Amino acid sequence: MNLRRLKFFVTVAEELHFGRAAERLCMTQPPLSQAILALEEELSVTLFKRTKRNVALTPVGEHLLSHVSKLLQEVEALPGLARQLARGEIGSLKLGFVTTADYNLLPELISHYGVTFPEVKVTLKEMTSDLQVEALMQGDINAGLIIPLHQTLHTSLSYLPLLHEPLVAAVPEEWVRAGRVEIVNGRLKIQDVAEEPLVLFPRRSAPAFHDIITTYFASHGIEPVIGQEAIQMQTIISLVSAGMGFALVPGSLRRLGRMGVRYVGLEGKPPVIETGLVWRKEDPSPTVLRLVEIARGLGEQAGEEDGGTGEGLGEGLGGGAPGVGLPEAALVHARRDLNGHGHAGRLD
Amino acid sequence: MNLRRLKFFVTVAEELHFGRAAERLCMTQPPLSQAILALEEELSVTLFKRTKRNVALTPVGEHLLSHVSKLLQEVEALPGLARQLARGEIGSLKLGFVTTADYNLLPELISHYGVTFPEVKVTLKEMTSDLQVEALMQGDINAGLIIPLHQTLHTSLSYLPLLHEPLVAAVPEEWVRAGRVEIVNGRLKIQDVAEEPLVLFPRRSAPAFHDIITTYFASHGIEPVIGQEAIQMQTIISLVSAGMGFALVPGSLRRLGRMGVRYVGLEGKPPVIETGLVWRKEDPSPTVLRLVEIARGLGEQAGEEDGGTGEGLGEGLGGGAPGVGLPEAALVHARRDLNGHGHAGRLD
DNA sequence: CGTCATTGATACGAAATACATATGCCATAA
DNA sequence: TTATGGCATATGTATTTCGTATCAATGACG
Repeated sequence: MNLRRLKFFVTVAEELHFGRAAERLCMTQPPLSQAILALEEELSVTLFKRTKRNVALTPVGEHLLSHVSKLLQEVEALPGLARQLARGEIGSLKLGFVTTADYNLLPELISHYGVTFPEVKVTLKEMTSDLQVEALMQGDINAGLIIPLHQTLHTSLSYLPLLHEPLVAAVPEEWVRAGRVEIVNGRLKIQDVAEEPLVLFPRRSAPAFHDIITTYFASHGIEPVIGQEAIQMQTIISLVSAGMGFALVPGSLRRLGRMGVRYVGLEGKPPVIETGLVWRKEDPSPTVLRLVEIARGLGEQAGEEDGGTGEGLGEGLGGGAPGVGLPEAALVHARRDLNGHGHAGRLD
Repeated sequence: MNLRRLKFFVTVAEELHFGRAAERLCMTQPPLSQAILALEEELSVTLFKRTKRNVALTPVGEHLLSHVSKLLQEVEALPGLARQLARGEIGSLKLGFVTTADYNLLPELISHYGVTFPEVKVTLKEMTSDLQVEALMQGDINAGLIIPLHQTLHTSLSYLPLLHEPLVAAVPEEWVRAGRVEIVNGRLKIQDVAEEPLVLFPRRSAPAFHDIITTYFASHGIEPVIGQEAIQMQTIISLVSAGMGFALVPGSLRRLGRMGVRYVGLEGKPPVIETGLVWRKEDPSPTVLRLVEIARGLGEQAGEEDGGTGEGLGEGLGGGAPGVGLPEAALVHARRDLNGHGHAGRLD
């Protein structure tokens, strides 16, 4: 079975004339006749009814023609398909992300990527940073949004920092009314709530995030009172709303718009979480390269506006999702000096 | 673009080892490597990531693999498809039929054909006999059920007579009650209704059927009084039911089960309509040949039982469609001496 | 009714392609 | 370091495919 022969078949069927068909195929008539005969022999059917003066398709030939021409079209579309795949215009993208990214980076990034490459099937999967690294090495995901604190990235991975966001305190509105917490100039001193119960992820659910907070408390000489644990951001905010304790969360959590929760900036140097994109340095999917480009573009765009207003993602990025701005968040400038692959290795 | 190369690609992708893949393809490793390289060159993409010790698909290669393997499967299924097409097991069948056949031959024939060849798409089209012959020559239909009276079939056509059915009179029930027509021994003398209005097809709608009836009247020296014309059997029976006149129709019309209509056999030698199958002798579609076989089978089956009971299609053919029997109808014996093509030429 | 032009099939030599043997280079394992 | 496994490269050979020349048959035209 030969593609060329099938092409011959279709051409002869279109022309119904061996001579003209041969001309269209840039060849002479004899080998064309032979090829058609060979094809008929191979399929054990007569495709054409030759009357020494006229050529017509047999009923069987007519049915086969429709199949074959469809097949041929798909085969001929294959180089174009390969080109699109190589450019990352079509294909698939499996992206992991930490739960906090769901409230700042992820919506903008996916929105921009989706309108730029609508033919790419994007699969999102929430995972902790270390699980994402593992999944990346195993090929389960193509890229990931992680919080890289204290992590040593494997040398086979590239990393691009995207967002620095200071944490704010989420305290029950009721505490504020009752004077249980003191807010000075719209800020909270962490020492004032040292004795209050802290709502937090269990460490296994978000080790990087967990460590940032415990380190922060430790640097103020505070041993936090763990009041309740929850594995989802929404749940943490719900617990705060119910007065079960306070929490330290990214400012972007304001987007949740939960009633009964007051978000207050922290006095002094608040803890900052960095979120960035990781992918395999070797053998990256073209769709990933396009994603990196877009992520880098977001960083530049936000970075340029960042200078004047001090604002970042929330207002700076085309207003993709409605919601509260992120006055404390700042997108990291894309690093143009990394030769398109970001840097890899020990972070922080 | 070469099918062999695509096959190579799929095999290497399955084995992820050029040596084993070459073995499976009954060849040595070097030409396989070359072919894969050539394919990659042709598509301008790297399909495999060779690490001198290991072979892995690139993300692009993975996506292309799914497309290519699907394509390859379809191509490899092509010989089987051709075989089925040649056997008439799949494909299409466009069948013309005269309106009268709708009440006797057509249901049985299509029912049997449909269960035997469920994969064949059957298209039915009601046409007069002469239009069917024309459509047959032009290739618009593959076969036709016609009433071949006084027609000279083109020598390129084959014909197989299938059903001889005497006409019966359809008279308004009211006429019978009122004594307007006289029925003796359940039969009607045509002379007794010579003055009554006759409901009939216009000649252009059913020339063969029309001519049989006018010839019948002429042979009895009667000039029929044309009362009303209608182009559908149902309409004719409706007009009879409304008392607008009487009609001569195939006995199978009893299936309509119309109230107010009495079907009465004709005294003496009633007119008989012959219905048969025509198809192109040259270049017949395999589906048509299967249809001819089934039609011949119906003829034989009915013919065998016909000897004792004098009955034909209605009871003789497995009771496909419920309805009144056709005591006067008789399926024609299939002619085994016609070398599988029936006869062609001038018909009576 | 005979001649000519057209068109698809056949024959054979030539070009192109594909294949196998031999070998090289590099990575991994002992 | 040595040995082995494994993909790439080089080159001669075989198979396939193509083009030129020719034939046979059919329909058109005078």
